[in-house]
Amino acid sequence: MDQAIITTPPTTASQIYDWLRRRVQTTDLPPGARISETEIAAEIGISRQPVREAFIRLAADGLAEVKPQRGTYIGKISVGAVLSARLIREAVESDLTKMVAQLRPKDGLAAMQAQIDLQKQYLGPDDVECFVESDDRFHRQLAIAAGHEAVWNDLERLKAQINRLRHLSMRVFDRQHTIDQHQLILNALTAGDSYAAEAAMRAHLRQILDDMPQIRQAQPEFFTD
Amino acid sequence: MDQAIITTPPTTASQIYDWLRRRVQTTDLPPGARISETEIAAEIGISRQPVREAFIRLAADGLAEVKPQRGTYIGKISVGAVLSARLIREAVESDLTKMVAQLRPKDGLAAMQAQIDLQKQYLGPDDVECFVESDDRFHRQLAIAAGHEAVWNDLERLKAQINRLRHLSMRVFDRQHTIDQHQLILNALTAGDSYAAEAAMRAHLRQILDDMPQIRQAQPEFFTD
DNA sequence: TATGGCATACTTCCATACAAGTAAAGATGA
DNA sequence: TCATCTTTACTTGTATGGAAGTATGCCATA
Repeated sequence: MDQAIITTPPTTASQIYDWLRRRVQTTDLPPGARISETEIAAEIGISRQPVREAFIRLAADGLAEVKPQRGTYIGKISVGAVLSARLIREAVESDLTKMVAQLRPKDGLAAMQAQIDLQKQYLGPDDVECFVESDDRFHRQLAIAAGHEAVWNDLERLKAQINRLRHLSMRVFDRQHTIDQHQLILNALTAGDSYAAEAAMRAHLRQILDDMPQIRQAQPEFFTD
Repeated sequence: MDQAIITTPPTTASQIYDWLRRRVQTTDLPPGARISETEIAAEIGISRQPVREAFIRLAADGLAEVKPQRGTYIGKISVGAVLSARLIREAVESDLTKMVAQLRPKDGLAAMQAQIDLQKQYLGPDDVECFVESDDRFHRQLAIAAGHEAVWNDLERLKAQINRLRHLSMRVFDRQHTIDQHQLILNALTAGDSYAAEAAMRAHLRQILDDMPQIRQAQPEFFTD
């Protein structure tokens, strides 16, 4: 995939960024939490500078907010941002779905089924992380099957907001329901039923509209309008 | 719009970032150009640090590439990135178009017409910047009319890649053609013809597929695959 | 002439010191 | 007791020096 033969070792700042980003996505660093350049730097035994640059990149992703001279905070889950990211995702993935329903690439559909089968093994309470990752791969395979994997990479940037919410909801809601929706989509795709596949995809991606209010009610301090 | 009453003065780094970003978007800093922390810092009489942080933010936007110990370069226009951003935009805006065709908000449609009228005054060779801005406002008004202005803000991040290309093409191609397409979309919206409006929007957003190869042929050094 | 090794001049990266601003605790006064 | 001012500890922002790595040109050598 990546044609780069020589790989420069990642900088310290990049490693800090990756580490922090993972912790934010999994809500290990909860929304609204305060983080400090000095504190983290001391914790891992480096200077403030690389940590600071990681903060800047997190802020660029909309995952943190740097308030000059006041502090840096993990961004709360913005309901508005989730809604617009969701709308974008629905529009794009329904277009991709229609493409795949017409192409019906054998390998692509098989890869999607493989992810569904995998998801059935990740229903336990400790499998949230694995389930979410397979869920992502299912949707990535859709983009690949449509011949536009790059589109999924762009979507992932927007999905940053959604990911934390989904991570919270997957702990609570029935993952089997998600699997059923995936299967419904794939069945329609396999049958080449473009209309049904699009409808199933849109319904699937609207699920979060039902889930979000409940998650918010349970942990209102994680959210903002 | 913005509820923030107290406004902290922007940091030096932020100002450098805004300045550089504008220069990149207008191709004043051409794709592939080399930029240097030391050079820019000396040029405006500050230290390297704020410049460096501006570079990091540009890189996060996909507008620059920082190669450790080697140099920083303005990102070339990635054909793949443009294509996937375009596909996303088409999917989203065609959904928005369908929404507006059903809602037919009087004020929103009037605001869109106002932008079209404005665009007719920006056909001169020095009006590229004004035309592009009005073009953006036309599409933003569509999102507003659909009740999802936030969606347009998200799209603008992805559009960063497209903007430079459009800036190049608007100098060359007939802007009247763009205006005609806008009017075609708006007429269908006003008539409440959802199907025609969506088709017109998709056709409009596919225009770049025709333009890009010609721009690339004229200036191949600005592009990469 | 061509080639390999080396010095040199760059680049960004990281560490450190200080500056500027914020916020909260505590002292002081009524 | 309450309000107000001051101090103090904290935050991020900026400047600067040096470290690590890269690219380039020079020069010796075959």
